[in-house]
Amino acid sequence: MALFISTFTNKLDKKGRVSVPASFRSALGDRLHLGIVVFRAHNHPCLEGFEWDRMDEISARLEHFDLFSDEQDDLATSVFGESVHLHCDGEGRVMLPADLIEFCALDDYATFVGLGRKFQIWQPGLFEERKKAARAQVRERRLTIPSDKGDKA
Amino acid sequence: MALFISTFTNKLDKKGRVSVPASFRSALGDRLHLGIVVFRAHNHPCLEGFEWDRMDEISARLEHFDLFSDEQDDLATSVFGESVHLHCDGEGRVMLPADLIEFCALDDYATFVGLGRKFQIWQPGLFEERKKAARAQVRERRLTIPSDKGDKA
DNA sequence: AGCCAGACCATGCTATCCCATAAATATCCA
DNA sequence: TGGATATTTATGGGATAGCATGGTCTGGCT
Repeated sequence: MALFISTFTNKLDKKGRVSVPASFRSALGDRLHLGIVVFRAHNHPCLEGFEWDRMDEISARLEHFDLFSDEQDDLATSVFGESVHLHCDGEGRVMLPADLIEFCALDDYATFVGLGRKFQIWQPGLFEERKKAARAQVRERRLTIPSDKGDKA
Repeated sequence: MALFISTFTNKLDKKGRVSVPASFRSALGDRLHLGIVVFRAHNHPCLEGFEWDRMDEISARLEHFDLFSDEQDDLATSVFGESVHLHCDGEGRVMLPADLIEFCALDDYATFVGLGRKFQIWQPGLFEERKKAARAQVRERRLTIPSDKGDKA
């Protein structure tokens, strides 16, 4: 298993610690010790989370823009510049920095949302709305899972 | 055999466990140990179930969207965020989370309905009505199964 | 000294493992 | 063919390990 799946809501203690869902930790496998990367989402009041290895890939994707282009600069700045590298403690928790907690308006609980190869962290109430909105979008715009036709190998 | 067919009604014990029908388990073959994925159906008060492999497939297809695109986020939230990964114990049972049990109004029994490559889990009484409705639809609208002509390999 | 992050220890809950039983089905042998 | 014996399946329950959570302690940094 290598995907982040399901949603889990865990407690955020006074020190700013939350348990990373056990299934997320096992999805990371032996790469768990490398830690995870989180940063502010661009389109939502939530955090985006990736496994550490994935940053290489994101970096590579940025190369598709011209060097010194505004797009690359903007994306790189808001992704890499704002990223935080978090490590799990012995009990499988990470400590969320105060400014990130504030950004997504977390209070007592944090909801981890598995999105396949990435995950998000939401304030539970806000995520409920987000879930409805996402569902509505899928229905209204008739979004479907693309076939594998255009796949490169 | 690789398809889920027939319907089976098994007991849901107080711990929330239910036996996966033996024929479903053998349909999974050696992929049984990977577990199954279930999520709330969109059009019915029931759960939809797939073998785990389908998730890898969906994940790969989602990679065709840009990272952080609305399309990818909406789809991933609706599909991955709402999915639950279950695995069988030594006796061939799975544990259904309480919120899913509530969603499809299960009480003492759960009905597994084979639908080919997927299956559904219903509250027995509700499924009886659903069965009548489906039959009526097929008859009234003279629904038929399309040929394979237009298939892409 | 004072603060904070990280390491370490403790606890309650529950999911999971394992064993036992019973019914249904299959197998075998006379 | 009939009947007795395995095997599989569904189910129940107790024991255990894992997980989420809270707290304390310590060392480093300011």
